[in-house]
Amino acid sequence: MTTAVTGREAPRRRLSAGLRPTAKVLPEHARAHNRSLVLQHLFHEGPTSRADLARATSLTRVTISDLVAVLMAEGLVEELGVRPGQRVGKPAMLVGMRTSAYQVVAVDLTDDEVVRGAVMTLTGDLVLRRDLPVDGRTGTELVDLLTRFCRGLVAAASQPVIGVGIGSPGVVDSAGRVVEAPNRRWYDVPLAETLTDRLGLAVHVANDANTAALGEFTFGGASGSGLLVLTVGEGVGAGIMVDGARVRGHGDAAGELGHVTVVDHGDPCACGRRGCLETVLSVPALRRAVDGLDTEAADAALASVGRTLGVALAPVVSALNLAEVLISGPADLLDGPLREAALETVRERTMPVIGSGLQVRMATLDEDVVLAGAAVLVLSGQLGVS
Amino acid sequence: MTTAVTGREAPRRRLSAGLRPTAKVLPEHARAHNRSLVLQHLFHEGPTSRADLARATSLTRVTISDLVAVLMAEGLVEELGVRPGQRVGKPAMLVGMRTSAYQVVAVDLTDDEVVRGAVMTLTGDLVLRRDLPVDGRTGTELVDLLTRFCRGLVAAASQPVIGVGIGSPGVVDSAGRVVEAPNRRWYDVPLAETLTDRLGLAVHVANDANTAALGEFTFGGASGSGLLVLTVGEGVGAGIMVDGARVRGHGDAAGELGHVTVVDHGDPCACGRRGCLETVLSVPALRRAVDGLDTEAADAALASVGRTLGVALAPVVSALNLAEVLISGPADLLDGPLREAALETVRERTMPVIGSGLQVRMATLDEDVVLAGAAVLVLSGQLGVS
DNA sequence: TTTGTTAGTGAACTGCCTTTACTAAGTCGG
DNA sequence: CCGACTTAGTAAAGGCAGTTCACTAACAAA
Repeated sequence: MTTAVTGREAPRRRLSAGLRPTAKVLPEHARAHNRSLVLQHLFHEGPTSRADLARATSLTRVTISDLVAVLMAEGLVEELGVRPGQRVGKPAMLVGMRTSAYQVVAVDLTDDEVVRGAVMTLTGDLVLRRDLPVDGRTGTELVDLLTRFCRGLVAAASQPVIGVGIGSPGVVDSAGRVVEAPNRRWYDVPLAETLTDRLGLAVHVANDANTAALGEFTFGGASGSGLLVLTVGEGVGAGIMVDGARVRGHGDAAGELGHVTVVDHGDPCACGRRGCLETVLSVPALRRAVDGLDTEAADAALASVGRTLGVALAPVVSALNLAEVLISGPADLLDGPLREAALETVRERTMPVIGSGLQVRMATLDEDVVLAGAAVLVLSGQLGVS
Repeated sequence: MTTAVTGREAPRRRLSAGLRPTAKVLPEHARAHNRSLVLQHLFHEGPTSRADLARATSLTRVTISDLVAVLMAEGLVEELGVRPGQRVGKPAMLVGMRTSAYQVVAVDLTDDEVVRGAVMTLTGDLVLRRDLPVDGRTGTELVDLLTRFCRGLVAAASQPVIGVGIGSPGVVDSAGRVVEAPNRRWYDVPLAETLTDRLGLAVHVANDANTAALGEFTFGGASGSGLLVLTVGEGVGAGIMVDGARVRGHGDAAGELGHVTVVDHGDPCACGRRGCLETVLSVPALRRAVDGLDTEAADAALASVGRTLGVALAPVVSALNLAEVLISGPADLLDGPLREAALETVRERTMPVIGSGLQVRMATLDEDVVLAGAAVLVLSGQLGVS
């Protein structure tokens, strides 16, 4: 049964077309990583003693002391007094993030007509919120408007701002360049770079649905090992996190679920095709569908949309073995028969291993998801925390 | 338009349920990373001078010289004489991987009745191939059989073996534990650990479809930024790579596309439900579907299955913004009307941004995909090369 | 032959984490 | 009440990994 192989042309290395973007790692990068580890722990677990930090990160107490000293010098961390409670040994001094010492600016560009912004603390708590009508501005004008808006928010912050996070519709690459956002007339706009220059602050830009997923992951307690956030508004978008990382996709366009055909020979869609998910699941479409119906009929109509959604989600849930699907949008339309029918349909159409563990629930952060996610963009980019 | 927010309960940190598995990084890990960087370059680009390695990795020539010295001492790398051709300056000494100095053992457990194995060089070239009938063995007996089989392959290798890679059906976690593989009667079997102990060699185990994806990515020249490999045999499986990484999923069950419902009220499936993709796309199902038909009718039947596949793929392709879908299996059934109909259907049902760049082609490595991928498991696990 | 260019190495230095050894400050048990 | 134990935190020295700087080696071109 053994075959000696001679002369057979075996799989030959062929240069893989894509990028293999591995970069060198220096000791100082290790340092940055470990520093983030400490901040990450303090962020999620709250005040902790140096010794406990050492145990949690498996670094030594010496190293932790050193890192904490640096973080304290930067004003990011402070001592909070000894840990209460009686135990043996020297009492532990708690250290915690100075969450109120710095702030972040978050901006949500999802809405066509209003730019929504906020100043937030490092824990994602809102300090102030500000909206600005777009008045039809697009392209360069909109960038200028956005610049002024951000300047205003930075000025309004009561503490030093460590960065600006922006959730934008459209395709956004990893450098924060908006590859295309038709409604804004943005094509290849280096938004992050431009604003970073103009504001003199770190600016992070990502797709709005992706940003929402990040927000739910960090603040909504969602499972990062397999999470899809479906944003339902004027349109339908999705952001996906798998194995703890945002899914970007080949052309940074991952999450474009709104324009998948779900109804054969369905209604025409703004994109020029027919029967897209958006034609049945967007808020306007749903309002139209239930308009004038009594409760029972409306519920049936919503359940029908839910089943359609379930059919489209089933292959995705199955392929990615998702743990959770979160729906973000008006609860009166989404959080009832629609959501339940979607879950049921996905369960029916997938293996028990896949479907039984799945949750389909409403996003917990509601209208602030994108703002929260935008804040996480900054926390993650500047502090390595998420 | 500014709102001061007081007392509003803002998004509050909630411990994210999942794992946040970030581990500390030490300088020596940086070293290991940079070492892999060198091997990676030599693996993909072939013999290279130290100076060019320095430029490619952006490490200094000093560091590269040091790393190369270590790798040479380990016998992984060798000097290959000066680079031919006239140029100014001191002639460069080429160094290359000693690809024939070590070998790897690869095993493919996809088939229910035959264990397929091979000894391969570090570049994935086949040295010898060996098959062994399973004779109905399952559970512990199968593990024992597999142990003997691997021992035999290791003994048959003509060079020292750096590790064993195994592609297994079923759900396999990141530690190489087979969570469940019903046909093998394996439930929670720590396959990698057991074999590592018994063989005294590094053993890496992963799901077979995932392994196939890895093989295509490394040896097939597929785009790692968005790749789905569909393996069509007795059953249907899928392996996905996004943003350069394998997708594992919440319960390590990513890629379970075979049991997504694609035909309402369809034929009963072995899994107990109806209309699963496997009921129309598996090799037996396809053979049945075209049996006795003339060419034209057979083509029509295959195209119909292709359209069904396209409908199921469209949401996945769209959600992940995939660049390529590779189909692995019998070309006479798959590489014709079926494949073309699938591509066309996905294009019809997704946005141009998503569909126009998509390729749907046959896997280039054919029946050896899983073996090649198993080799990559070892290369990647032991040398950091993929 | 001289000049300039490129490849490779040796020495000194810096950054980062570790081990080891110490001090500080409490509880516990006789 | 006091020594034994336990835990928190720091100081000093050592090892490892990368860098810069300075050098030698080996060629082409002028």
